[in-house]
Amino acid sequence: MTGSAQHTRAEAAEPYEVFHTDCPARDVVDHVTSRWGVWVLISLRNKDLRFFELRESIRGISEKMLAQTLRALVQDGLVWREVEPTTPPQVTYGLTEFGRDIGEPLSELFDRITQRLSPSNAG
Amino acid sequence: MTGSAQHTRAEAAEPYEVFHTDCPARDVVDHVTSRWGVWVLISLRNKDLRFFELRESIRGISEKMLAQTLRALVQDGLVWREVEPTTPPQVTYGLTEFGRDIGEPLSELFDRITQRLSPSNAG
DNA sequence: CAGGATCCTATCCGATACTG
DNA sequence: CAGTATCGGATAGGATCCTG
Repeated sequence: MTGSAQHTRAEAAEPYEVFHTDCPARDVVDHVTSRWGVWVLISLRNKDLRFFELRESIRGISEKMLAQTLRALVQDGLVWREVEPTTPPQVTYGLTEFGRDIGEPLSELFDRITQRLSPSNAG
Repeated sequence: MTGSAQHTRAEAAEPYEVFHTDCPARDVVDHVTSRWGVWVLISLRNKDLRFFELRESIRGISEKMLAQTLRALVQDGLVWREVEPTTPPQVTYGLTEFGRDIGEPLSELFDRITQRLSPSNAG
């Protein structure tokens, strides 16, 4: 195939279309791979956590970004949010089935990177 | 100065330390999950590509960002760069073993997201 | 063709202050 | 505790011009 094909998107012979479209997957991928999305998802893989637990867990994230990241992930259907109208209020977050599905390759990706750098790190 | 003393990072009981450390893996994860890094890596999984082919493939990316992203990935050891001193010059990029290793879970992640959205997308 | 240098805008993100 | 709203600095990223 191929050769000199300048774009002319009509071709679209690629396996994935997300590369040059505004398909909804782009947004999800974007959120999942966002600066904090990765850590939120990996954190929640271990167990459901409350807002402040997440903040402690990821430490370095601000309340603003945590809230913003969570909102995006909830909206994407990767994370669920449960509010208990107690005093003080308790809000717990956890992974949906979709979230766990996504969390696997994400953790795998993460593990492979750390494993690659751990043994021989030193640069 | 960034002396925020709120860090008490000594705890570190979590399974991963990258969450709140400046471990080198953080940088790699950051590059891999960067806005364009994902697409560059996935694009190169199919086959080695030249600069302009990558630009066409990912379309929407600017020369600047492509060059910048590639430089980071090459430096991280995920992508190799081969220059053929012809006229005009040809520069080809491909995945290193590390890159292919990382590409797997990345593609898997990507596939799961698209598969999830494709069948019932619409909403 | 490949990509560096520059300029400029959009966005990210943290700090702060406030609400329920 | 769990957020929201706003401001301002830092950075990402696009457009353009230029070089080998």
